[in-house]
Amino acid sequence: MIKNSVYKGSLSTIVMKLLNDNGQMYGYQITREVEEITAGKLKITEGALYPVLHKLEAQGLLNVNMEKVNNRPRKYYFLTEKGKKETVSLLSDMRSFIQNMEVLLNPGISNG
Amino acid sequence: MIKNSVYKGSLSTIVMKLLNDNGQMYGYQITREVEEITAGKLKITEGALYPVLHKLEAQGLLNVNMEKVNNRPRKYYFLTEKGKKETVSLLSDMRSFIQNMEVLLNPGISNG
DNA sequence: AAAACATACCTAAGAATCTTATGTATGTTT
DNA sequence: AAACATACATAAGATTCTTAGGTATGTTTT
Repeated sequence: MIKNSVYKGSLSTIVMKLLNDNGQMYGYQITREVEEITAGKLKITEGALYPVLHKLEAQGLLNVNMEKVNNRPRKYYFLTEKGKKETVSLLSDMRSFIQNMEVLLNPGISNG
Repeated sequence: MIKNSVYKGSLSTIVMKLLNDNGQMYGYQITREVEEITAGKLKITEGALYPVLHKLEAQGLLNVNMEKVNNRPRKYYFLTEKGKKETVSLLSDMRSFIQNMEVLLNPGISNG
């Protein structure tokens, strides 16, 4: 994902947050959505995304809803109850990380 | 580094920013400093830090100044000119990443 | 003075995450 | 017909981190 990797490890969080907001999405849609939301600055590669989706499903955080649109299969993913709880936790972790980075990047400034 | 890893890939940036602000630091000091600045929330492990310091040195981004204090050796690291330029770039990338994450985490809110 | 803790360096195996490259298949546009 | 877009997928390799050690000296506690 993302050209210039300062940021490994945030892909699962991004995916789950999107599913949390949109109900259900399919893989290709996620790649388009992230690119659109960030004005092309973040690019998720499919080679990173699909394995993550499979992993999250294996962990019981996502479920799949298979559909056929225009004679092509689509796999809609959505959060399980366990996945919703995990999303809350991951978002909390991400906000903590960002706050910590703000403190490190802006020392001496009241970060609050 | 950091217990709860949403965030791989930011260790080099953190290290170089600290060296940029403090002139020179030694490894153990960096682990203490990060823990102090973030009130114990970010913990850099030595198993992660030392290989990074060696890698940055090999890339010509850091130089070393060996000293002996209390009969123990200390390796003070400091940024080269190349390292200073790279730090500017890494900090820019990190700020972009944080901004992009803000947009993703807070959709529909004017992030500016 | 022995034990425990802190300082200060280091490496190596393995796990986790991503990049790059590639593959399949269908539909749409040039 | 060729190129592009949609939609899925995997696999080799690179990078980054965790975990678990190891060495050595100085300081504090028992």
